[in-house]
Amino acid sequence: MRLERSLEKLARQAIADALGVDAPPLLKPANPAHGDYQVNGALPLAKEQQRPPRELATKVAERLAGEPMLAAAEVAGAGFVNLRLHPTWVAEQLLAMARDAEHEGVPPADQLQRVVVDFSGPNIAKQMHVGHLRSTIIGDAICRLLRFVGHTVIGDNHLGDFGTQFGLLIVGVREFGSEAALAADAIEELERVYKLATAKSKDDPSFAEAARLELAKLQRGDADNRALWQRFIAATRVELDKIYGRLDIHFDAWLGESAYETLLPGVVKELEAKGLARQDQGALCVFFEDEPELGKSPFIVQKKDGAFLYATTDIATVLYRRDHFHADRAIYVVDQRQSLHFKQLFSVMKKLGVPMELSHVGFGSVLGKDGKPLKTRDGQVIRLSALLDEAETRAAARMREEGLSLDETQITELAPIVGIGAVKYADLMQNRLSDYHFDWDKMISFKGNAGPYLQYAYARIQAIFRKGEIDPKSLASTQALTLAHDAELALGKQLLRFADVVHQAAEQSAPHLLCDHLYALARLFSLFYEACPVLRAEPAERTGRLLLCWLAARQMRTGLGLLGIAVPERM
RNA sequence: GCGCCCGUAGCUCAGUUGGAUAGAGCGUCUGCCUUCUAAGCAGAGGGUCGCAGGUUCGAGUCCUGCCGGGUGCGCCA
Repeated sequence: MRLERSLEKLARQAIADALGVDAPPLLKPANPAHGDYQVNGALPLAKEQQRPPRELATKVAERLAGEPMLAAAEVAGAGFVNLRLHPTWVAEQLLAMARDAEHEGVPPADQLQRVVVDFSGPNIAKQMHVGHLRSTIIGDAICRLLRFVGHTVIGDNHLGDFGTQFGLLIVGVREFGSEAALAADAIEELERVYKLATAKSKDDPSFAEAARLELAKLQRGDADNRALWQRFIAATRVELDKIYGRLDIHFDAWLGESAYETLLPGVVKELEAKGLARQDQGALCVFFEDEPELGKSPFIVQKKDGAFLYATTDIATVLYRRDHFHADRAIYVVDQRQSLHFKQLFSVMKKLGVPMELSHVGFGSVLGKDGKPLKTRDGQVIRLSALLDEAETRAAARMREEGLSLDETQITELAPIVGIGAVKYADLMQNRLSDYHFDWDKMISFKGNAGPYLQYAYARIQAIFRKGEIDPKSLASTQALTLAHDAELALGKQLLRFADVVHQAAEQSAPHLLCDHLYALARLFSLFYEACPVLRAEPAERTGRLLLCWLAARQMRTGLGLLGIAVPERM
């Protein structure tokens, strides 16, 4: 049940009945000091109806009084109508939520779509590094959110597997490569070779030319080059699978740039045929004269030497997603700095008459404590595998330090859940557009608004069930619930907001909204935990409190699950 | 030069698309474990929302202009 929708409908009807107009109720969650929600719709009507705003608000409030959902509807301030949910109604909704094992009270979206989510996108023959962190984590969360509200999601890993670097790699391997090193640690070796090859190509034009020729051969399907390239891919894939396994991230498709290679000439032909692209300084370009916000720079789809670019591939990719996946929408989880590229791409697709909804879900950079892009001490890019190792090591160290009743076996089991959960939560908790200051000390301090705090809230609840020898599943059929204590009511109301928050987060590709909700839930649970004994409560109260515990735990597990974060049974 | 983004507490960030007295976390200070996990809870302190105008019942939020920072812009992806 989407609480805000129900209230909005109610308020709209009240305005229509009381004031005779169909006007937006302007419902907002209220400052808790004032109420649960507020209806502000009377304010803008005052001028129109030439009446004092408080008079109009009073009429609306009178209409709302006595609604079973509400305990109070009161006029305040300039003409706000403050609503307070009725505890009995809240309890009824919670009982219904308890019975909904599959969706936990979250209804599906109104319009179900087929959505391709393009995220992560690492390069072949290279290690994944911090630069891939945000796209990978945010993209995965978006997939999970969209799926949960009923969309059909195709998570697609658009690998960088066909760029100009492969010419260099091919000549490089032949010139500098060691078969033994390639067998032992392929990516290590390929990165070494790539560095040497780039350096050499800079001061040896014939080497650079050779690389260009090998790339051309590869793209024509030359058997030797193709085989070598396949090896690069296979070796990289092994490493990628390890990382994604640790992150618990899975893709529905692995369609790299190479998948679209054969489509590129057709794309260029179509652009020319429709008069969208023209030659300029030897290259084939699309211009956007009528769209000043796209700047004066062209979208280059073919170089003067005839080669295609990522712009060309991206156009082909959209067409493929339309034709092959029958996608209604594509979401690109890519660094915000590429926004111009996507604006241009989307404009081209519009000009081509492709009706798909295209969204660039951008995000800010990962910065170090110094405010500059995150690097190792000696200025190297940080590998994702090393970053995840460190997260686990630090989490384990912190757990030992804390002196909890955990033995080494348990700490070893918990370290990945807690460490990687902390990394993911830290990334997801802020508005994705702002730059993200990566700070181990903060992340692993485990205080306040951090992943482990939420996991801890969950583990505490599980401890109650263990201690009381209660099977949580038996609570789903609880018949009665009274929310007599303030802390119970506050917790109950928070639980009911879940559907609103999940839908908002999914619609806006904004996982941080869900983080906020879960943090507030954990806080309210802690409050309840302090104020309301559960196992020691009187039988009448005990059942209801157990139900609240169970609902809170389940929502925490599901909510964190939507963020790709696991929960521990104890910690 | 042109475009986009940002500027909110000492630090890191929210701010539900224009609603009431701008909120969290960290850090600082003060309390709370013989009671379901203290990785917790309660309380205190901390603000010219970069600056100046404008729009209106109402502006951190919208418009204009400055100041300061970031980022992108023809043959890489």
